[in-house]
Amino acid sequence: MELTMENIGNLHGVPHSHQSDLMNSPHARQSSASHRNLVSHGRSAMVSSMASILEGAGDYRTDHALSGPLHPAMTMSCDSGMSLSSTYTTLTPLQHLPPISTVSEKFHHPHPHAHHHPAHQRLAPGNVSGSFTLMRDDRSLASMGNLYGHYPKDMSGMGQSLSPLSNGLGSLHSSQQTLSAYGPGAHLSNDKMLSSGGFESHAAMLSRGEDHLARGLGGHGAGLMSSLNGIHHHSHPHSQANGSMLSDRDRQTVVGGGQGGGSGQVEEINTKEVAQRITAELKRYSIPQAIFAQRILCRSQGTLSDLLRNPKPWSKLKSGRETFRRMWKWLQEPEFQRMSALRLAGE
DNA sequence: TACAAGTCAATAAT
DNA sequence: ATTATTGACTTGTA
Repeated sequence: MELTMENIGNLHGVPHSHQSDLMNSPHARQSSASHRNLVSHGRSAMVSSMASILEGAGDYRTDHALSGPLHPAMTMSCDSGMSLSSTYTTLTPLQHLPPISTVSEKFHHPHPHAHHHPAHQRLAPGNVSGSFTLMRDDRSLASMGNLYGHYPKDMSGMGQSLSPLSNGLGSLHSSQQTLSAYGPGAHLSNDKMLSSGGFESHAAMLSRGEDHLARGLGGHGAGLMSSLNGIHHHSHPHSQANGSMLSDRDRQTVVGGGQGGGSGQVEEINTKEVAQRITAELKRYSIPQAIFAQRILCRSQGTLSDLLRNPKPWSKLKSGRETFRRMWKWLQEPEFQRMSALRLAGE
């Protein structure tokens, strides 16, 4: 399996992600310096809150070989392109959620292997396989639980869904509602964009291929995450001017055109919606912008802040679309994955 | 060359 | 401690 995934990953991922990255990263001084650090090892420093949590959840377990390998895979977002990596196989594993009892413990996986530094880039491919493993492992789940636990704040709304255990099951059902409820989001964006509400988006994604599994599981793979998102933020009023006014052609272009193929992000993203949702999720989990920006988006805090507050309409974006795609992608992932992405990166 | 788009990093503001 | 602003800089395009 890993092989397959890897291959896939390489194929698709490389192409676009690359290009986008290239465009961005290339700043002479700044980028080079900063980038490197992050990638290579700097992470530990920045992790700060999240890291602590993570660690707290589980200390290092040197022994487990298993866990080690897994994470790394997902980790590499920045340099290597990994757009598709995440997708999904992972879902499957999710399903089996173990027994709750396990949760209490704090085992977790260690990430601490020596591996990373040198190789970050190629990690990407491995992801998939890794993810699998992860999921299966009880510990991993447990750790997640801890994570959440740390952030009680918002839990109220989603409490149940969040918890590792429950989500597997519970989420499925609930998800639907959420969706529908959320659906409204749609009104904002209107039709085609994928925004929060967008199920369609999901469908699209699924269709692409990777996520059949998910579907099988729950009916809508989306459901899982939806629970999270769905919660409440819809606060916005009205103004979604941006979203609505996109030109039509853009979307198409994006989709098909891109790169040929591969992963296909054919999506049109409602940037405003994504920005709002990201903002809400970050708050919910108390994830600082700096962490999210660096780990998930490979951008600086200031950049993220600006994007969140002043999202430009998709039609007006050029290379900046990549950043929104990453955010969107993250939103699509199941919670544990999101968390792991955060923590991994920081590892 | 001039401009626009994106981003970073430093700094200000909460 | 985090988030918001902003000036400088790189790259792609007209």
